[in-house]
Amino acid sequence: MKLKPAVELKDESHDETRRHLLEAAGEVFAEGGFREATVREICRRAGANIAAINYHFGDKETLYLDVLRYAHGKALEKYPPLPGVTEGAPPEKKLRAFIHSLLLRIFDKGPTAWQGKVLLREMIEPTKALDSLVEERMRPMVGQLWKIVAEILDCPVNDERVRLCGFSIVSQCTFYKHCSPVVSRLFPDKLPQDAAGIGRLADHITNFSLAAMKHVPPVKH
Amino acid sequence: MKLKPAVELKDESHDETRRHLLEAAGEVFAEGGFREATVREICRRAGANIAAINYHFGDKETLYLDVLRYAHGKALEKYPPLPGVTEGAPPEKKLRAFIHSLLLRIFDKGPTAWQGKVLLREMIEPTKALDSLVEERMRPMVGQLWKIVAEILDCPVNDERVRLCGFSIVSQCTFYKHCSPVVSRLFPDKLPQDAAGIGRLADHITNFSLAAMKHVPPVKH
DNA sequence: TGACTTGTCAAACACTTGTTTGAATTATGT
DNA sequence: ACATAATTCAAACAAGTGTTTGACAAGTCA
Repeated sequence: MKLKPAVELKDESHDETRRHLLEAAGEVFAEGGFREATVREICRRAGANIAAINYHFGDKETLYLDVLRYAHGKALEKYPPLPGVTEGAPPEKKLRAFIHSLLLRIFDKGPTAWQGKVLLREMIEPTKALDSLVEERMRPMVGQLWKIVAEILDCPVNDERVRLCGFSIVSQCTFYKHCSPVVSRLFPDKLPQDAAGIGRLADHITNFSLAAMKHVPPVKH
Repeated sequence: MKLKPAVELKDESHDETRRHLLEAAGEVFAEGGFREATVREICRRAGANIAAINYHFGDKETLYLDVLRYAHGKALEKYPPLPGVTEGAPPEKKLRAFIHSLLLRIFDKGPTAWQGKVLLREMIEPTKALDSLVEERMRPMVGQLWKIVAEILDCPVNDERVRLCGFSIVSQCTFYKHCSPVVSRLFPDKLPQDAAGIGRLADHITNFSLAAMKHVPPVKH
């Protein structure tokens, strides 16, 4: 008998239970968070035995960390940071593409939508998994945005205005995700429902931010 | 023996246990959410017996609802929506005051800071308590902001641009609360630390938003 | 074939949870 | 002072939790 599985599996395709557990755990963790999620519910949805989690992952906490890494990889392959924009394009076009891509990620429905919820939970209860997530996934993305903003502001990327304006741009996108319960209660039918609505929202945020950056006075220290 | 206390207490000051429970429960709920919070921990911090919650509130869920109402009242009395701004002041001044007040609420430290965390948890796990919170506390506040924005845009308050720009403004403020784990990891020393930093951030958001609203093109439907 | 590993299963274990109980204590009103 | 209500307390309860166990089946390689 063995308590921990081999660190590397010879044939990944044969290990379906593990993948089922990751997918099911992602859903359950997204719905209720780490504490509220029960191994019994996860195993039930995965069609696995109660002991499957302890066998494949050791314990519930290790499963959660693996779920975050799994979601990280899945999200990256589904949403490339800057899709289909040439290097020499004008920064305004790049900004529009960046914002639109970010909004699409936020309003993504379907089987992988739980990834966003798990990430949102990390905002109020950060675990050690957030550290690598920030470094590997978010820092490169804000780096791209910084370059675009610096180009528009016509100043070096390490200027404080770049950071402030960058946050102002990202915040307008994430708002609709982080505050959707409030937004939907304030205006039940005003959350973008389809691709067209997302496009209009991307247009507003782009226009709003471009107008701001081209007329905002320099900050004083 | 009696299971439920009188609906109205003759002398509120004599009932300290109830208040201690509300304060302690607020902290514990803020730290771990509803599920993770245990009545034993709440009672321990309140210096009360295990059975105190069931005696004073009936059950754990009723206690949570009462905690939210309690926090709601406390926050309103500590942070009036538009402090010290005369009715006839220019809309730019009102906007600056509104943003600064919102930021002060967000970055509030001290014994009442747990209120914001509980509210943030409602964003990802809305309970029935959020409904009344949105209606009683948030809708009036956004109403004030709408009027200011409409004045700046010089258009009726029910214009779609008012709603979009209003969200753009609020989002920039709430961002630093909702994404503080990410922001602090990306730039460890860039979160505003003191009143001066909050003031500078309020200046940026105000300038950014004013510049945007005065130069943003009208949206097309 | 036969020892050996890998994976699954139902059952049980040890522990924590929210809640209830009934007695003990304190406050209140006449 | 007395009787009654209000409140607190330690102990126990029933239900649910993550985890462990040991048996069992299926594959692997000598």
